Amino acid sequence: MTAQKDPMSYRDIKSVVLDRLRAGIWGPDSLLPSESDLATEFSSTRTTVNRALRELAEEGFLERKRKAGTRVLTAPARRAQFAIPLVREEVGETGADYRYALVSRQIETAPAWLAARLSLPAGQDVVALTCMHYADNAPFQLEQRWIVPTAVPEVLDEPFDTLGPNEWLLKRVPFSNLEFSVMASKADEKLAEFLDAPVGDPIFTAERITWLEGTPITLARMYFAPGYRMTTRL
Amino acid sequence: MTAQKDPMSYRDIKSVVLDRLRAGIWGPDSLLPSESDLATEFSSTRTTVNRALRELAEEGFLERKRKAGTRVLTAPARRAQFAIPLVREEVGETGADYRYALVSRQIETAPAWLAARLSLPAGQDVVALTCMHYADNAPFQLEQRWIVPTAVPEVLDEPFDTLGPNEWLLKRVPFSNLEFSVMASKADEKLAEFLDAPVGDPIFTAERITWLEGTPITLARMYFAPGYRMTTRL
DNA sequence: TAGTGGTCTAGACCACCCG
DNA sequence: GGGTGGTCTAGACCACTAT
Repeated sequence: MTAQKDPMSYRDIKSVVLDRLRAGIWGPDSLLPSESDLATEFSSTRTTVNRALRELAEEGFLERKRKAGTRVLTAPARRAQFAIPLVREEVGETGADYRYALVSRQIETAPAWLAARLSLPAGQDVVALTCMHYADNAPFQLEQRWIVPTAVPEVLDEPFDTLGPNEWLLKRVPFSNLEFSVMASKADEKLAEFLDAPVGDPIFTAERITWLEGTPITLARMYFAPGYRMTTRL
Repeated sequence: MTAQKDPMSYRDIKSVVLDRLRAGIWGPDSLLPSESDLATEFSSTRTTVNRALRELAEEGFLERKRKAGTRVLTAPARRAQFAIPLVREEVGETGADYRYALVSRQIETAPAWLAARLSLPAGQDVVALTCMHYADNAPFQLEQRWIVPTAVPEVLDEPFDTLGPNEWLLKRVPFSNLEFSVMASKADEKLAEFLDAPVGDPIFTAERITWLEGTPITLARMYFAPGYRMTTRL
């Protein structure tokens, strides 16, 4: 019935397998045929079947173990994937005009919480920035950022008056490791003023810590204007 | 200098390429050698190089086009990947005891915003649930959920008094499409009471809409207790 | 139109790990 | 011990698209 004569691509195989999962032909926790068997059924090769199953496993549907075989996950371990775009691009995609503004820039001793968070030595100086990002001149995001000058010495000479720190840093340390978190925080007076929101309003917040080869570079907190949400479809 | 004699695995190649990106040997916006050339340099085959570069592109470092070649992205389009776990597992991983409780269950006409959101016909009945998830008996998450009975008729007979709707649904429609959003919302009196938070506190909120083959199944809003954050490392 | 990546084949060796 | 997936090879054809 479901036999296929012509060779199938790994995409075809993925979609057939997904269909069978949805239809319950291969129910939760059951074992799929081996790659070789599937290759035969699909008039394909093991390499092709392997790619299909590997991707389905990466996407959270299957679990694969040598010798044990390929098993259907009972609770598909779905993953939400969100892009971490540049603010400029994020604003640009909505068709709005992007504008950047520096609010403040100073050199200060790293506050204790920051030093602890980034494993900085006590008394370490950092460059502290506050910036605003606007979409069509409406507040879009307030950015608070601390940069460690021992990691990026040029930061001491950079005024950040026309280029945001994120884009500036990307030019110097484009391929870093990072930790990215999202949370909800509360608008204090400063946030309320800059984001044009009532004091006490919930503010969607992202925090990003960047390292290069184990050396902490920067911590950024991004506070979004009311109504912002991060969405993904899968 | 950097010549390799023994054949390298696709992992080795990935890490060498990443090193060169970090070192700026292949700077932003520059063109990498073709797959065949790299295969020669690495004493490997094009298939293996292809897998390495393909994965690096998926991870957001490179951009690949036929004929145009492989280009280094100026601003690496990093992606944050968050797991969407079952509450039970999320709580369990912290070592805490998980407990589920049904707060309310009723059948009601879909409110207008929900009907619009899920493209339901006017006057459609839905099952409306409110549930609590506890970690070591402390509030962890309040879940508000609406299920469309025309899509899952058995829902009308399910009391949901011992098993949460998410796990219940997973057994029936495990392989669905979904839209997942996160945002910040504000604790009203009900939320404050159940999550043991002050009224007006910012509440990290996730919303999940599920379809099966284009048919809307359910919408869920998950309100997390204060202090919750979603984190990922890359 | 020529060069690049996208994909498939047919075969091989190996690491892992269940029974 | 033996079967499974993980990976690599060497070669091929094709689709796309920059020039």
